[in-house]
Amino acid sequence: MAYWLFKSEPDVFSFDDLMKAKNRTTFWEGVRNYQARNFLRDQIKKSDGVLYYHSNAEPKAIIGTAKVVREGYPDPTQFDPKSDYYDEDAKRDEPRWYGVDIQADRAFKQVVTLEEIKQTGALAGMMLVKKGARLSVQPVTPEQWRHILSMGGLK
DNA sequence: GCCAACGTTGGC
DNA sequence: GCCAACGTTGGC
Repeated sequence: MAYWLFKSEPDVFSFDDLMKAKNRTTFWEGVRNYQARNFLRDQIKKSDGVLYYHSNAEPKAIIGTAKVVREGYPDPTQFDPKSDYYDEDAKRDEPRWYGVDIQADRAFKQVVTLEEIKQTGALAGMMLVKKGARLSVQPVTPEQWRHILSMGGLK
C-alpha cells in the first residue's frame, strides 16, 4: 500500500468531476512524462491512496482523496488522432503511455492549500513544494499522507 | 500574462 | 554524447 499525489487542473478535470463520474471512477489519461509514466505503469497498485491536487487554480490545494481501482494499462488517447494527447509515435504493440483508474474516496472537510503545506515543517519534504517539481504524479510518504488527511479534517 | 524551471528534440 | 533551442508546467 503506497500513497501518491495526482495533479489536475480543475478546469480540465476537477475532484468534483470525479465525484460525479460513473462509479466516481475515471481513467487518469493524458500523462506524457516518462517519470510519471513509470509510476503509473510499474509502481502504482490497486488500493493505493491518491491525494487529489488542483493546480493552476484558486485555491491551489489538495481537495480530497481517491483510491486506485485498476492498475496501469495503456492510455488509449495516445492512439487517437482526434485526442489532444495523441502521440503519432506510439505503437499499439508497444504502448508508450499508461494510466490507472482512480475512484473518488473522500472530500476533505477543509481543503489543504499549497500555502498551508509550505508553512508546515513536517511537509517540507513533499515533492510538491520542492522547487521546480512539476511532476504530475508523485509519491507521498505514509507520514505525509496522514498529516495531510489530518489537516483536511479526516482522520 | 510573465517567466523560471524543467523535459525533450535534434543538429552536430 | 553534448547542448542550444524549443515547448510545457504551473506558481506568481
